[in-house]
Amino acid sequence: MDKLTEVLNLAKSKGYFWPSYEIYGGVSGFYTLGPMGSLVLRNIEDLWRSYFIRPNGFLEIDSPDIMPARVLKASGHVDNFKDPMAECKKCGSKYRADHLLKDSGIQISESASINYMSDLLNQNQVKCPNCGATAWNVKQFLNMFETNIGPYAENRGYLRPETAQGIFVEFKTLIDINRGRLPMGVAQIGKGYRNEISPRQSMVRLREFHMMELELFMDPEDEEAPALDSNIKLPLLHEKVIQRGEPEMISPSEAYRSGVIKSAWLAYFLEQSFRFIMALGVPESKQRFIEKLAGERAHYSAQTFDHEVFFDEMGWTEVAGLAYRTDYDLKSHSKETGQELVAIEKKAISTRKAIRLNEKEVKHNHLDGWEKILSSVPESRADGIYAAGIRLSADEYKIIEEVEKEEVRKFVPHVVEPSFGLDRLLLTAVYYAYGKKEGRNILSLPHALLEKVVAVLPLVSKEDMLQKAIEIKAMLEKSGYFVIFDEKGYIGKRYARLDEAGIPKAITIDGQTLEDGTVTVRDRDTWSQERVNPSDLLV
RNA sequence: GCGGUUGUCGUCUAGCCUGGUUUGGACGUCAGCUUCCCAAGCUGAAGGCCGCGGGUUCAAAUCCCGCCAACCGCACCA
Repeated sequence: MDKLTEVLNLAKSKGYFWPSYEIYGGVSGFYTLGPMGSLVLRNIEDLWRSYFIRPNGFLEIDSPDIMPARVLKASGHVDNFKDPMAECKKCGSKYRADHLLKDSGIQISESASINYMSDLLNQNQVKCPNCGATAWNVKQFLNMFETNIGPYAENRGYLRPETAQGIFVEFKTLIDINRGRLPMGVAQIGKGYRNEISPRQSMVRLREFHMMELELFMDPEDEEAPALDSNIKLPLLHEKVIQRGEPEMISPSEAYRSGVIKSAWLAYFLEQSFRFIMALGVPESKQRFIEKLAGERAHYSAQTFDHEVFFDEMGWTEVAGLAYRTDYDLKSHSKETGQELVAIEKKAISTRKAIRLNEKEVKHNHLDGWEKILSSVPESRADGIYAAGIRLSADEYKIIEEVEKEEVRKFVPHVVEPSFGLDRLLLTAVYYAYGKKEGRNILSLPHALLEKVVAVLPLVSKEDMLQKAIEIKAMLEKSGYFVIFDEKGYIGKRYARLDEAGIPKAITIDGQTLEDGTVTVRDRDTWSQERVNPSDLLV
């Protein structure tokens, strides 16, 4: 049995994840997360926040899964997220219509219509590879799940293929909330839906999946990205070295400086992504970034790197896509709605001196005439400042620099997007945590993914020990711990079971606990034990 | 979707080719005994109408067909 199969078996038996609808025979492309899986998933989300949201004061939102057709029409998904399928009228075989034409030596443009392709296939008597017939029916296979919004069929909706569009459509409000400041990062963690033709490889290609996306809006003329690391080396299989197949080890700052990465923010996110995946337990040597070449990029992208992790059984597997989306999305939605989706930059190009009265002082000094003074325009004379013909004392005014003329620059921000497949990350973390020690399975998940998860075990099932254990369990739960309580069977077996489930610490209540109150804490990875006071557990 | 391989308790599997009474085992699970620190020992139990549906046959886990699912290739992966 290969490692991946073992991991998938373990994931199911220990409550991490398994294929959905099994009692109905299963439906491919759907997975259910069990108690451990959903717990770890939440921790992965939090870890991600600590790398991508919190350090930069970004915003996080939660927008609907169902989108009206117009939104996805504007974003280009309705037109791009589908394939022309040619169905043989005789035997029913289905093929990509454009591929059939190309294979027959007929050139067509990217934008060829369905009817046009249908005509071409039939007029040129293109043969069905399966049965040789020449009658075709061309249809679109849309990779989005379709639904209706409300009772009218014409109110078409789609399940979102990415969370990003939910951010773009709210840009106007979001930039307002952010008081116009750029760069602005907006993140969303939620589900995406894609009606894959053939989901594969367990949790790698799903039809319904969790994703974490961040849209970073910035001024392309002045990105204001965080300082890039010049020490860390990223394995970058970029355009120039992709032929040779070996990644170049290059620091983010150097990659940006030399133009290998086209945006400073993109370089920054590659760097963060690298660290984040490492924190999930994947060593540097099992990671790489591969640049998507022009032909294989998404319709919106000017530059894309896939962040890949190596699996023995599946090879290099994409866990994140980092894309420079330029202003494509905002422009598209702007065009469709007529709304102006821009940022405004104001710059003073000239200033002048102006006199500002100190209202408080004036009132205080001129109990009678202050109203006149305040309503007049102050003027500068050779011997001082006058208002309403009265010479003002120094504390009654100040000279300031006032904007005389300012330049207002409206522009559509550019977007850099790191986008992570959460389910894949969960699989990755479990896969890399899986190992054996003395014939036992151990799931050495990073502690960050099991925050405040602990087991409490009475060493033997005696009434007083049990009572004490229940007390300690209650104390931990009060402090927000998720406690696994197991009082049955031989202690070694319980430890083994916990190791396999990935539980980092086990607290054992033994005879000595009843005497002096101390308990032992056993570590999942070292199997070493430490005797501590229960109150020390809470740090 | 195409081609190939596969589908038997939670898991791994025996049985299928060469149809024939209640599908056997191991691990795991559960219960009891035992047990003061690492899958220990003893006793017992539950759990499968053999992926689903149809057909052939006196008789189907076993042969045939369809469907579903998984795995591997191909295509697809915005």
